[in-house]
Amino acid sequence: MARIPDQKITQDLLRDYYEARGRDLPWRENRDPYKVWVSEIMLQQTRVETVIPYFNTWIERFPKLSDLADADEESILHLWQGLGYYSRARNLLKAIQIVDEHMGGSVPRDPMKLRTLPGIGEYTANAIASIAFGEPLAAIDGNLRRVLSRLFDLPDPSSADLKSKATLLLDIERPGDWNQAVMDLGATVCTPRTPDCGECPLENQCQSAKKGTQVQRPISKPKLRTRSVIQTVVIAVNSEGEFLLRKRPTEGLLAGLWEFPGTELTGNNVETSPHEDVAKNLGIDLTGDKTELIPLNSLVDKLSHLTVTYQPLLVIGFDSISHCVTPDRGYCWAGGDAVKNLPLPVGQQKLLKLAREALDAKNIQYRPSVSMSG
DNA sequence: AAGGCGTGGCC
DNA sequence: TGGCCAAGCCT
Repeated sequence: MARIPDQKITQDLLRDYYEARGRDLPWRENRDPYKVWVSEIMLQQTRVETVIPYFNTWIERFPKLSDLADADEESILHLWQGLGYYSRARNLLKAIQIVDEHMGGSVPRDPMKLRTLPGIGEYTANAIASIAFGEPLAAIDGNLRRVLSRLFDLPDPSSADLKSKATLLLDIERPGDWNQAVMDLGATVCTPRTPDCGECPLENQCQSAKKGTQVQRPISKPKLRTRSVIQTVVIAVNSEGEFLLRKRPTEGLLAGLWEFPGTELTGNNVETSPHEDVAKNLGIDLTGDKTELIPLNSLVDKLSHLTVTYQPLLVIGFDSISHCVTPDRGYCWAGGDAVKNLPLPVGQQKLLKLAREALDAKNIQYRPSVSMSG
């Protein structure tokens, strides 16, 4: 018999569930506020299984807050490489430095103070405060929204609805465990598409389960149309076997990461030769006698809001580079190990792989090598 | 205040 | 396969 969710009953059931079936995750080994913080940032819009190896590597490299405070942006972006939403990494570094320099090096337990830090919004502030410090706050994320929406059969709960229901049910004696129990439940049982209600400790209290409306709760927002662009790319390899890369702007898409130079194919340059234009700006003459041009297969990269089709041209054998390609303009030549140490978006890593395969096929050495000849 | 911001897994 | 989805934040 389904009944309206009861505070005491749901607390007991969730506590039992978390003790019996709660996941054993690296950031749950203790309540180190710094580690809780790092984990919460990494987990934003990102699955647990994806985060685990990144978290472990991160903590190994920066065991304490003070270690991270000394880091530089390029290093942390490299550690973040492949995790996505890179502003999280840059904001985390900024925020850690603020705590280190202006807050005595200790993570604040006051959620309002936490929220002043870049990258920490209402959810993350409450998560850190409740998990690390036991502050009686509900961390309202996608999981809690979905669970509450189903428990109370609310199609589209407002922020105020969620706050009142969450506050009603929150276990104020163990708020951190309660929040994490809901997250585990939402991630493994009360899932969006195919909830496993037979395994749910709250099934008897769930109004949606009673009515059979689970999969319609909560209603999903209409999705945004993704834009498509074509990106012309020049992959230049010099006589040292190094690749020419440039650093992306410090704001916006993939900020601060490195990429092969290129330009968006638009209505204006489609009639001309975009590859040639890009190369010219790099000081590379594509028409030189020794210059070899190898068109690579185009590659489609799907981002959250953007689909990019790369049209890469591999350029080798040129013999002059103009003055404009210098480090102070955000460009660099990077061979084997150097490329490994630059933060590259996944799409650029795929381009790099394509280029190396093409060079291998032509038996061209792309790593700096020790010359054995006199 | 709606849209920008990554990536990989799932069916 | 292509669209949907995942512990949000920022502007």
